[in-house]
Amino acid sequence: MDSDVRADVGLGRRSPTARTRVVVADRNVITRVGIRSILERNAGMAVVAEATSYEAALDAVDEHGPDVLIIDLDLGDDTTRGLKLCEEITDRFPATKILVLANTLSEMIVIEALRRGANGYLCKDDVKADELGKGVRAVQEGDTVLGRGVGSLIAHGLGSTRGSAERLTTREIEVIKAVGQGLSNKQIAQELFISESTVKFHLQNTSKKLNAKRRAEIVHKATAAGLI
Amino acid sequence: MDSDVRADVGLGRRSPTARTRVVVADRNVITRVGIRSILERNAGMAVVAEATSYEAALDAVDEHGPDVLIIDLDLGDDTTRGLKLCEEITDRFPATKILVLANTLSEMIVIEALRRGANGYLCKDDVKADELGKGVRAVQEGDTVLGRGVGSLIAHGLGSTRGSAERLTTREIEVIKAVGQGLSNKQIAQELFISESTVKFHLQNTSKKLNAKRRAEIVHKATAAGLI
DNA sequence: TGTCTTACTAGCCGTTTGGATAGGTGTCAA
DNA sequence: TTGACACCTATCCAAACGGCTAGTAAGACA
Repeated sequence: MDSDVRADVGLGRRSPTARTRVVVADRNVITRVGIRSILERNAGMAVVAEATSYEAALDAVDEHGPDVLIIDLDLGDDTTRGLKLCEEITDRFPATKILVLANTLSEMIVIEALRRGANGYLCKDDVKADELGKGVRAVQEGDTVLGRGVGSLIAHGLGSTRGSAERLTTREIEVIKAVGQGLSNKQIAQELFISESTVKFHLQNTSKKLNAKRRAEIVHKATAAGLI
Repeated sequence: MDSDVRADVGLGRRSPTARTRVVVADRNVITRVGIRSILERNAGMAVVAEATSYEAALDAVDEHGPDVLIIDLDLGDDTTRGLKLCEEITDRFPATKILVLANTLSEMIVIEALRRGANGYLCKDDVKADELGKGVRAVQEGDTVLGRGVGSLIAHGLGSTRGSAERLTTREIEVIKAVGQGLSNKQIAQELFISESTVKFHLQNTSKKLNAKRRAEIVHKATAAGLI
């Protein structure tokens, strides 16, 4: 295993002072190198540290006090810890702005991330090289940055009186995970020490929240959103 | 929009002759830059073209005749076209080796890719920086490269007498997609102009192939595998 | 203190599903 | 021609699911 945090290896310094200092948190080397390369070559910024876990990201921000933290919410098993991290960074290091760089585009997650202090949300597959630097610069200056599609997505979500944008409770996510593993309500009930009726109830709520008609659709949406 | 194909912009040439020439096909700029950066800086290879679509990848291979094509199967809406592309490249340009660099790790897709001519299969989230260069070199020299986890995955799959490694038919995928949209068997039957019994039949087959107990699990596995 | 809201729990009843089995067609290659 | 394969249809019955209604516990707020 690589170590979780690695310090700046000093690739091509250009402007000596007042450079935007960035920490990148992503488990994927290729992405880290790509971001570093784009920001350092084209945008004249400095990637001062990289992290591949939530803890490491927190440590890195603590140690380097960067202007911007670029984070992929998908660092561990579930997205919830990434969201938690946004909260924590905002709380403990308010000077560091957070730019989420996500793999998936899910209304629910975008809204959660913004609610918990993220200053921007870009989708990896959609960003162009120059947009990354611009996005970092913009969040650094206090703007909120939403990538192509992200803005309209949440506008749409907020427009609809209710439904899709609501967050799932931990219990609901547990139930959905179990459903995705092919367990029956009875089995889920046993696993979670609740009655079968309760399992059904949770599923009904999630289908409303996710605007899904059946459990299979719930699982599909939750999987696509990276929740399970 | 960027153009689909862009020629080598000549970043840092080092060894003048006999360098491994690579074409990268991935819709994600960050990944492309990351791969280019890793291969050119650390492995002394040349990325001679980038592509962001299947057609462009084919064109680029035709035009540049690279030693290795690095491809993300997830270039378009579904993975099937990426698999088709492996077949086509192997067929028309046998001198170009194919290294699949995937987001997801699915037994079925790994096996399909190898069956259709891919020479290696690495998982983006698992590769370390040096492994990428080594992998490219290895496939170029005729080896088959399977990333961490990939090998054991398919070994496991081949070990089990039957089941998981079988490929889904187009009809089966259509049915699964519909299930993932929350349709009932009856609705699916109407949509596909077949009887409800047939829908159930297809689902029974897919659950055997995917080794899933219920439709929700089928959808989960198929979604996670990028099939729907 | 009373009222609201939210998460969680539960039972009832009709519909949908899954599993096992047993067939039918058309196509393609050995 | 004979398989092999994808695709289609059907029936039976137990099990699972979805929709509805309703109660409890905890926290927020006026």
